[in-house]
Amino acid sequence: MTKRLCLSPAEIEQKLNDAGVQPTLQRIAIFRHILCEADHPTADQVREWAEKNLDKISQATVYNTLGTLVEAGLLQALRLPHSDKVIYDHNIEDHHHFLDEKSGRLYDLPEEDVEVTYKLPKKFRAHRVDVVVKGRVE
Amino acid sequence: MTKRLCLSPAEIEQKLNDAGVQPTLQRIAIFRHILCEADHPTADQVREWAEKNLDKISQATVYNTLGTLVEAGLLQALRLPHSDKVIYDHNIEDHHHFLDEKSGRLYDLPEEDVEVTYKLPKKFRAHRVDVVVKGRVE
DNA sequence: TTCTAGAGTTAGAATAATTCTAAACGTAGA
DNA sequence: TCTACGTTTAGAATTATTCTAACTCTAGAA
Repeated sequence: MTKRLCLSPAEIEQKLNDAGVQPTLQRIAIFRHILCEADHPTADQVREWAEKNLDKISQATVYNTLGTLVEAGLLQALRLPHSDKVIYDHNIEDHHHFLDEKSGRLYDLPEEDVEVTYKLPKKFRAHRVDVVVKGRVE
Repeated sequence: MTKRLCLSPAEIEQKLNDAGVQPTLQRIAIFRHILCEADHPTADQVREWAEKNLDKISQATVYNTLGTLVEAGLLQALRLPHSDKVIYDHNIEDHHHFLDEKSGRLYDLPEEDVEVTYKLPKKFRAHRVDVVVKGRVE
């Protein structure tokens, strides 16, 4: 269900360039990690991974990089009710989420599997809907 | 659209008692403020109000009180994508939200005005759905 | 009414997530 | 190569929230 987009560093570099982001080593590595390996990581989980796998990277760079990638539209930043941490999602298509309340783990739900209809007061103009289904995975 | 439940301190006290929460002056005042006056306030906004309107109240009491009220089921704590602050909602019925992305202001959407249907993977059992419609109020 | 235990409140310190700052570094283009 | 500017860095600062330990209040017992 969760799409895994495993790309080579060269392809990642391409993506960064296309998005107008200078492809530095740190950005390539972090972006690749989130695309290929991580599952809805927090900034701190990315930092942990980066400290193990890249030589010498500062916390600020991790935050800067994540912020840059989100601004460039390459990642989505999510904030969910169960945690005060921002979660980064490599799935930038419109989609929704399922939160396993037991494990705290987040799963993507494809846009087409969720249908929402709503009635808004006059003058309210919607441009996006986010759905979080909460429950358990057995 | 937003329900305003304006109750007297005595009625508030009753509600606290019913919920098994000892109705102290601070709790009555804060709960009443949120029920009657505040609109989806943050802890900090409640603290600001409390410092002006109650004599001598500590920040810790504001947080404790809000936590107690949420635990007792008298308030709902919300966390939304646009802010890192917890928002307190006196509407404890199932309902959804509309976020005005310009002002950051939150509006309640009655449960019956939003309909969600979804298809989950096997073994996923839902027990609640939260919808946030984002857009503008003209 | 007084006493007491437990709950509530307090100031201030502590924690956790994130952002800022200013200096040092790297890199693409002149 | 040189320069300018964007990137990274360490560490400090900020912000939201929680913890701690002492103090206070209050409901019920005596």
